[in-house]
Amino acid sequence: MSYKRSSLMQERMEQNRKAILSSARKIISEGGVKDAQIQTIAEQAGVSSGLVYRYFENKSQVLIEVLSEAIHTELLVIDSIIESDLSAKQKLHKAVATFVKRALNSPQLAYSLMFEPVDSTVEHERFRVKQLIKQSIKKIFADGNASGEFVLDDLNTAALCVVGAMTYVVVEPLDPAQNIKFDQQHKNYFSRQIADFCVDAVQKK
Amino acid sequence: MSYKRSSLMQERMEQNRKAILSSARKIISEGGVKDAQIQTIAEQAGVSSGLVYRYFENKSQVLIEVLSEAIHTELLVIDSIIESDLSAKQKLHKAVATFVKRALNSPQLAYSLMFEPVDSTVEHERFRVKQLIKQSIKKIFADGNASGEFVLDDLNTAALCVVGAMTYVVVEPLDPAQNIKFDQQHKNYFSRQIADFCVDAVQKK
Amino acid sequence: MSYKRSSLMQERMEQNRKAILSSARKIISEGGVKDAQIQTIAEQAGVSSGLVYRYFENKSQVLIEVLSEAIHTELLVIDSIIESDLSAKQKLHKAVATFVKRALNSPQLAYSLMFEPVDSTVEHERFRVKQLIKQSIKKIFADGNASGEFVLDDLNTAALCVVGAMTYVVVEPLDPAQNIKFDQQHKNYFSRQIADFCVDAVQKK
Amino acid sequence: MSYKRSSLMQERMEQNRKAILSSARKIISEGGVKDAQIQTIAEQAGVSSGLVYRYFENKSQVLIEVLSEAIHTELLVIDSIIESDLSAKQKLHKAVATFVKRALNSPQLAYSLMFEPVDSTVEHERFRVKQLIKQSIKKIFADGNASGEFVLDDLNTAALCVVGAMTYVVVEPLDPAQNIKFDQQHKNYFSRQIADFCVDAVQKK
DNA sequence: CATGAATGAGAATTCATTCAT
DNA sequence: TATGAATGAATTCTCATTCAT
Repeated sequence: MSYKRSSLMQERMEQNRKAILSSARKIISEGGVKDAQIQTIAEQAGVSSGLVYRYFENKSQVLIEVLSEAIHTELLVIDSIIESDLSAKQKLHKAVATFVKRALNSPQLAYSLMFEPVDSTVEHERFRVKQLIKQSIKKIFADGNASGEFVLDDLNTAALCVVGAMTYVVVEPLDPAQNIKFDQQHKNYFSRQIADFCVDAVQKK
Repeated sequence: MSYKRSSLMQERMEQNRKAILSSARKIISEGGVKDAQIQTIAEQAGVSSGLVYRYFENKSQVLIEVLSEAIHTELLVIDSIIESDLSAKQKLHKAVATFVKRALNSPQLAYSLMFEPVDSTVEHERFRVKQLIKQSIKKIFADGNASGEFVLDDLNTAALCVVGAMTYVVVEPLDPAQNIKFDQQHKNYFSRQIADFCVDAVQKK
Repeated sequence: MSYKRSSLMQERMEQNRKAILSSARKIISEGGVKDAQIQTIAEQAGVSSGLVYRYFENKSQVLIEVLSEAIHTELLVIDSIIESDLSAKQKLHKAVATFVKRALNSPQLAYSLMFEPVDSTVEHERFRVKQLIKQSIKKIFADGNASGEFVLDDLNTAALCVVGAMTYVVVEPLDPAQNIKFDQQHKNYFSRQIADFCVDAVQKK
Repeated sequence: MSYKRSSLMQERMEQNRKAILSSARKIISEGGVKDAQIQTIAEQAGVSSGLVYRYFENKSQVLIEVLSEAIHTELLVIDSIIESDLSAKQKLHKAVATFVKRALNSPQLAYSLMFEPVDSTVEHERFRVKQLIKQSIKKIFADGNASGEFVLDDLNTAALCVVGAMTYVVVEPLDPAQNIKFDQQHKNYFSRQIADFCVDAVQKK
């Protein structure tokens, strides 16, 4: 009857919204975007499929939010590394290693984040946030150049290579035929290797 | 007396087959696997949809052939570089630069080749050929280790990084909104940068 | 507060389900399983084709339900005769006569029930229920043997013959060109004849 | 060049025709009408699919000819029994037993002959030839009535029952789940049982 | 006459989105 | 606001039949 949204209701809406996103994220983590049907998402979120359309314009908007949110999380992690006291070289190493280690725990999501094709609306937004990761890496490079640790000419391309390497290495083991399970120790070793590779590629010799 | 498959007919069939594959390749190049419907492929090839099934078991087989063929072409290029007289370092540089330069001419196809999800039959075959590219890079590394140019511990991971870098750099500019067109000169510059990155990452310091 | 499946909606759903089954039954009765396409069934039921899949797993399930339901109805009729106070001979007579009389009112359905080929899922279920009819006849035979009315050696084969006779006689007049219409009187006469035949075949002489 | 069909050519045509029919019969025997595609028939007959349309108006005509021919063969067998010196009772017994025994050797064909639905053209013709079998049985009944062996009122209905029994018993074991294999001895026993049933049903008591 | 490549009308099924309740 | 039943466009694959060679 009341036209004002009671704070109770606002809270409930907030919960629904989160439940939907969280459900979508879970489904994508497990089976990729292809498994993320509105019906399935709603079911797992404990709401009706129709309700999804009250919180999101359409399916693409749900995906956009999930993907951006997830990349943003990674971004925060990387940025906190950038803010730290380490040397540029150490920052790069840690950023790459951390990204890889984290991604290995949810490779399907990582794949969907970076590569799985979606309609162009989603694609566009995703591109935007992927750029942010690249920017963070560039930031590290700029610092390193300034401190004399690196002598990089084309920061952008170098950053692209790093992002490419650190994402692909996670995605490649996704082959259904292999279905490799890394133990924690191997994840550590593996992520260090990638980080070494990236650092070697850019440091002053 | 015999009307069996005149060479004229054989030729026409060959043409049809090629037309179908070529049509599929074109469509994938432009809009990705998601746009490659049998109907569309057939139309653009100038044949009926039913005819596609005379040449290919099912849709997956069409895709498999397009994708593998394309990757194999790249493979041949890389392998011819490996067979050459260059030093390992030079080989790596040329292989990466060539791959990138070529891929920039058909980035959407490159994307589909490397990342776009497809049904598991296709996925499986694609994985196989993607591995071959990695193997070729590993081969260069092994040579370089032998000659003392490189001192690589984990050839496989390093190769993964290189493949990741060289494929991602092509895919990333794929922002549908930007639709960047590199001119030839920029392509050259760009691909050289990537190659430098990769060589620097692995060479002995 | 809860909008969950109001009883009104429940009722409507029940109606839809029935409408679909009833539409399918009607179509099969008129043209056999071969005419029962999802599209046609849905149209005649006044719903969309997609809705059919909300109520039934797939087309086979629709057919299974129609066919089993119809056979089960016959089964109930026969079984109620078996439960009655009649002598075995009278039971057999009545069971056969009743089956034939009823089937003559929907011969195409009877045909589809008994003979029209369907995919193996349907086939399997149908076989099961056809067996039940045979079992009911066998039951009568066992009773008759016990009471000394019959002296049957191989109950199963005899039951097969009875089922064969009583189903075939209905199916045979199905000549599409003739499209014979029996009047009620003739149906009575005809079904009595079949029943006589079956009783004569098995009773002690 | 010659407008007269050389006898050589006539012979070849005859051979092709026979090959097509024979191939169709084989396929139907093995998998039923549903497996009898023009392509498959032609292939197995060693001719092109197009050629089938030179000998037959359309697919239905091929089926019609196969089915009629097969039923006619059975008819000849039954008629030779009718022509023999046996008593009516013996004739009936032998006719039924023979039919069942023969059909058990090719149950899928028997099924297709008697029941598998086909388009209405085929249906119509098939009806016609199935009637002929019934007529033959009626003929035996007429003889038996004349000789006093039987006292049948409605020959037609009785014949229907016999045809129904003797066809159904063959068809029923076709259940793919059972896939019963009768040995020769069991076939003999089984067919005798059916024949006994039919004789008992009609003989004077 | 003989071939078999080519056609294209179907038919089953899926799923984002809408809307009456 | 919340529900979930209902819609229907879209897509793959099949197979009788035709027709250029």
